[in-house]
Amino acid sequence: MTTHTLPTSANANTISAIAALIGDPARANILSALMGGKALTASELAYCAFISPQTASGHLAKLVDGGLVTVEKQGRHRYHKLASASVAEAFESLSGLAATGSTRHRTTGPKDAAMRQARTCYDHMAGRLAVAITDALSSRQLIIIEDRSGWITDEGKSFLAGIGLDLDPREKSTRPLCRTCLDWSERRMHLGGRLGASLLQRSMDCNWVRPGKDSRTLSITPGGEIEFRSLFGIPAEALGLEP
Amino acid sequence: MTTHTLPTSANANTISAIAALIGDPARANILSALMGGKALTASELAYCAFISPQTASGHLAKLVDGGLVTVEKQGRHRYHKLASASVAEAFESLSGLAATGSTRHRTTGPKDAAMRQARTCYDHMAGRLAVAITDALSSRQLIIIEDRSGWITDEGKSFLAGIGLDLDPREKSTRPLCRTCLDWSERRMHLGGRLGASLLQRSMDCNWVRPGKDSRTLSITPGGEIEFRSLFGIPAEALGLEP
DNA sequence: GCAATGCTTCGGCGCCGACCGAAGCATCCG
DNA sequence: CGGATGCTTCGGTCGGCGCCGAAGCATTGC
Repeated sequence: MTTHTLPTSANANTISAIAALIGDPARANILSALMGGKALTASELAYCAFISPQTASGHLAKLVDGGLVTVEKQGRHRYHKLASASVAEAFESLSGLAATGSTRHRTTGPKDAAMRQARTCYDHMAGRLAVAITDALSSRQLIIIEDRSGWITDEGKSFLAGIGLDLDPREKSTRPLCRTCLDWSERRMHLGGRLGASLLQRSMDCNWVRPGKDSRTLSITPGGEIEFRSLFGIPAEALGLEP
Repeated sequence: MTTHTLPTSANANTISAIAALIGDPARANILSALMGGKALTASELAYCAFISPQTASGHLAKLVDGGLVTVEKQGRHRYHKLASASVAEAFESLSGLAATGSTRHRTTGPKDAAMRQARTCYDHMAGRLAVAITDALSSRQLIIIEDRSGWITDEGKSFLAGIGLDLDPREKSTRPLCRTCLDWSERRMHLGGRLGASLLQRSMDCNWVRPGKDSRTLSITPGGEIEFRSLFGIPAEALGLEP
């Protein structure tokens, strides 16, 4: 790679290199698909991004080279996933800018509506549902939200254990238990961290939500509607139901 | 602008548009200069980014159009600044990726060293000094850092008032008082929010730090060394002094 | 008024990079 | 061992964008 080095700050250069990676529509689509948290193959990503496999291959090579994506070989498949949670965070913060920054592109489309309702954010939930869950837990004092972080009260711990969440503290604790993440569509906080991750896990295990077609949206199942209402007290409109 | 619209998610498209704005080295340099928090003219930014004024003008038009930068006309000068704190946040999170992501570009240069020592992060301090201040306040229980946010204890309030910080709660309180921000160079938390902003303000007013030439670095004055050591108990090595 | 300064617009050059067709490896299957 | 599948590499085309010189507006100052 012969990036002709301008006499510029080393950092601004690498920042622009990273941003340029995200700055291509095809690669942004790939990353958006990977924001679903799952590891996907090159062909699946090509399909998501509406490009040919060989073009996707080139893009993926660049993303891997740039450290945004990691790849794992398994037989004749190569599974790609986001390199780290901080990549997901940076992508989300750009989403936030995209939502507020330009008033010219108004959000449209049914796909977008589904995304706003519920989606995955790397390994936890985001969208109206996630914000409603956060609000519900917070208003019942099961968790305390303090600006950007939060913690789980004793009542919260037993409540969460009661609905089957595994928050075993012996898990590698480099990651904070309860963290919040700014939701770009709702402009509100939703739960991240280990709590958010295991909440999504449990919701998938219990079939309360199901992954949508574009690998980032989530659809709420009929069973999920019942459980979210009874367990958390989520109002109907936050579940996308007409009143 | 004839961005030929692919049949892609509206969001991924706008995200890539924003990222592409940051993805040009010249524009990244401009944004980096604006991360200093000051409003700068087009010529100054052209100088910072090592480009001609007319090229800078084109870049600035794009940044303004994309909502990352706002411009204010004053006589024959046009002052540009970052559009919001969330733009600064997104830029910082990309900096974080750049610092960890690619192991190929190693950081070098005296300018980079100065940046790591102390710099502005939109409206507050970052770098080794900022992290040391945060640590010092935290270890003396003047502030409590909880994951990503924090609060000021009663002792902290009187201490901060004692060194002349104005944290009047009547100020428009849309902004959190005490927030932390991940430092890309130190990989540690430093103080942001209103506390961070007024700490920087006070440090500038008292001439403890002075803005460097490239508008984002800060240099610690001799008087600053004394005050940081005596007031906060910052160790010498965190001030960039040889032991 | 005229020159000087700050900035933008226009025109044209040059280059990088995204794209796909075709071919080349690697792996799995029967 | 062929043949099929998943993925990558190569080659060539082409559109877009960054860049600067020169000219065009605005504002200030003499």
